[in-house]
Amino acid sequence: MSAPKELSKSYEFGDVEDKWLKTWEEQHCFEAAMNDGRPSFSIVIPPPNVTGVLHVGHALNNTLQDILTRYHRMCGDNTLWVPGTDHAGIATQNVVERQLAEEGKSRHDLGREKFIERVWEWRTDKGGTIINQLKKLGCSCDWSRERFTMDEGLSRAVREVFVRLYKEGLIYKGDYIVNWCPRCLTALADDEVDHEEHRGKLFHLRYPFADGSGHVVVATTRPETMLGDTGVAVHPDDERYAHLKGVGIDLPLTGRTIPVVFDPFVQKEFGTGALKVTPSHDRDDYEIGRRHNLEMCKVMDDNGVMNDKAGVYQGLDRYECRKRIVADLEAQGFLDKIEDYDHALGQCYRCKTVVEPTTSLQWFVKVRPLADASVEAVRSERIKIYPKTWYNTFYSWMDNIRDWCISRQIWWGHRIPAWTCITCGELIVETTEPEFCPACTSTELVQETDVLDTWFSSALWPFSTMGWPENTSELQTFYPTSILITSFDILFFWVARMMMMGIHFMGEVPFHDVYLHALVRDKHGKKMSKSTGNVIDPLEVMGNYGTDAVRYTLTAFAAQGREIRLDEDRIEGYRFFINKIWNAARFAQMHVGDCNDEVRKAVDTPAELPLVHQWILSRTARTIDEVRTGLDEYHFNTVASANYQFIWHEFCDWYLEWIKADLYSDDETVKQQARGVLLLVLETILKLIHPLIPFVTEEIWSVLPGERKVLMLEPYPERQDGWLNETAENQMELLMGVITGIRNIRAEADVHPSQKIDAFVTNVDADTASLIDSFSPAIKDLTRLNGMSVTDSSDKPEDAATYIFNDIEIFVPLKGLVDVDSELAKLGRDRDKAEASLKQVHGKLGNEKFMANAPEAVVAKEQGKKEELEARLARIEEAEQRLHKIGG
RNA sequence: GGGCGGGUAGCUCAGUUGGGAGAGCAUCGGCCUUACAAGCCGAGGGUCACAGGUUCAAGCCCUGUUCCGCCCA
Repeated sequence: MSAPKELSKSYEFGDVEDKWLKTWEEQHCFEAAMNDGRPSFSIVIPPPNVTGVLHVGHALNNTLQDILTRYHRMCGDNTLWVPGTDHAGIATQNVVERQLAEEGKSRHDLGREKFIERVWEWRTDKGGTIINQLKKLGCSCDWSRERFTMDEGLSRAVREVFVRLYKEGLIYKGDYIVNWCPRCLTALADDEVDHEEHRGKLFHLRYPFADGSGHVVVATTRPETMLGDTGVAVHPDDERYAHLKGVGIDLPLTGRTIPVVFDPFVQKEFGTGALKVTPSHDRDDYEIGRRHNLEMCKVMDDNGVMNDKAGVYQGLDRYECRKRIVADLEAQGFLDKIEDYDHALGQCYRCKTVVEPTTSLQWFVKVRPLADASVEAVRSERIKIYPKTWYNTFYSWMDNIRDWCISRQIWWGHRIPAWTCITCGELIVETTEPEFCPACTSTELVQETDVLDTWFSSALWPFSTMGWPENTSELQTFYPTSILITSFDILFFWVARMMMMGIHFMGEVPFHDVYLHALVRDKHGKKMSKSTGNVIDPLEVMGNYGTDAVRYTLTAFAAQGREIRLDEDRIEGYRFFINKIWNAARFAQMHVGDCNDEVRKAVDTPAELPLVHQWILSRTARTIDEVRTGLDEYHFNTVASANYQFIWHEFCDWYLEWIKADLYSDDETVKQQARGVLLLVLETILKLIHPLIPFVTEEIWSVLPGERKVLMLEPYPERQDGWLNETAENQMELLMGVITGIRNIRAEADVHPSQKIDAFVTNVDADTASLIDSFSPAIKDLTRLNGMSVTDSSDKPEDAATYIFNDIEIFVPLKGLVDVDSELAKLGRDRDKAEASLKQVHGKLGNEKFMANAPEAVVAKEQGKKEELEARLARIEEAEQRLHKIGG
């Protein structure tokens, strides 16, 4: 047998992380298994933008996915985590355009084809960044199945879906109002627009009646749109304006006369109750215009510059035009007043340019039927959302959903598979390019220039990544996926759309569970942003504290339904925890490093083991339960704290200290038992916590005795009911209480650790007495006592420091060392607490209604409490009297 | 204006059918005790936002008030 391996004095995470990443990959540990008869567990990664770099939100999101993936893989499930990236149409195009701009070129200089080539080049060069960063985070994705939304397979799925939806009448082309970004020169979906509160102005304009009888005042935040007004709307019940029926309005600056229409949409109370209507530049106005057949008058071009319909204002930028319009209105007496006004301004989510609502010929998905099916799936709990507070938001959004504008006027993306026949105008929608027009057989066909919204392809992600439209074995094994983990802010962008597409095309929901985690903020609750300078870069902190520490911190913070305030000090704290595990393992290894399998036999019969081993096994069993339950219910923070609490404060603080004597014992049996249990508990801990901190656990595992394969493929700890032992836990609790009492006395009385003293315990029943007696060696060991004994309550020395634990009294004779005043103060505090509790208990037990209504167990508990408190008070009073004797 | 979430120790947060208020960090005191000073031991600290209500019993359930955050219009 070779010499036992040793762990280095301190944990050097850098080398260890690199080593295991390499090993896992070489041994194909992450690749999905598809074994018959095993349950399946699958996740698809929320594909990060191919332009992206890892931020702390990704780190959180992917740590949680990795924890579940590793957990289920260790449980023996067929486990698949599909990784990949998203082609991020607008964002990626912007990046490459910026690159071109540095060379003094625009995409138009290159032309569409060359430009696309250029984007692919960029993708090959730089696009893998975030994937490598995810690997560094330890993500156990099946990298052999990495996907990209522009891959041929996924593109085929996109075309297939588009064509089918079109043929089912769920995709249509129409002139409709959309959110237009004048910088990106493309339409945006409703949810690609960010609304931000903005300090603006509300302009009140006077619109004269055509019959010269007066004027009406209308208010707007965008006065330049008045050039496109084609009506004024008032509420039909508004008596102030009833006389306007049939009267026109002379629209200032234009020489046009526009009608007054009566529409219940108008709020009578808001402003003057009159609303200028610009159907081409406002969504609500568009609807009003349609109801009343108002003209459409579009006064701006795609760049946000006024067009020929704007008359003398043609050629002005919209903001320049606004100034001019306001000045001219004022000069001509049409400006009533200007007010300060805070309102939400729609901005492009990519470039922050203020979005201009405008009409445009676009492609839309008719979402109502798809949305209804999704809502039904959620209502019937075929999809569950965690935390459940999101249900309401989900329903209300789905209820108000509008048709989804899917065309984008950019080049990078899936080009819409539709062709128009130049000869006869026929529109042809097919998955592959048609050779001739089916209507007139002409071969002169032109393809749509628009591409599809990126979310259109990501909506298919759960099945397109698994080979759809082929019916692959991946789909059969792993679809529907088990859970989707993502940030709540893309619940609608993405999650809802995956539901729609999954249900429609697969006939089955895309995932059973949705877990929405919070945004990561800084420690003051502010959003992290580069401009504020409060960004925590995950790669940087991984470099400073180790990847495991970062993962653990994020996990510990991941309580459901809360924002996450990340504080770098916490990362440091968990790094100390990693180090603690390392050192505990190092200590254990010194004693078990040369063990063979024989040593494990001790654990086969827990009943024969000494108390401390029974106790740690029982505690381990409870921790296994708590951790597994936490994982099954997605209470990640519980998983982290249960492990932390158990490993540090039970395993390290008590168990390891307690068994040191056994490990050095001359009694071979005692020694073997200690080694056997120690090794087993350590192994169990490593497995339990491995999904959270894969690197350090794998490293420790690799040095433990015996032939070892990688830890990440070991079976996850199962329930161990045979280890549960309530008696052992109670007895240990008592012994630990006694030990704490003695330590307290030493600390309070300032007795130096090296000073050996004697301690006594009194007022215990026979069982407790023999328990304490038989463990006096351990107690002495852990408290550095000279002597330790149970005595009769009658022979108590007067000048002794005292500690009351439950109804047990512990005292340490300290000739001349007892500080009577501080002892009395301490006892006084004890007494106050006990008396307060006792009063409460008496209140309850004296209450007839309590006795009549409370469950028996609760009453019995209160009874027990009463007896314990009374005994405790008696001990306290005795101690006080004794002290008074020496004191006075 | 509508909806949702939150207010628990100095800080960051747990607290799952209502039944003796917890953790980490920070603080204070003492220790280099041979795995770990990135550590060990001990201690202090809370009218669970406020006001009512239901209940034998409320951090938890109900109503109102207030402050903060987010989403939608």
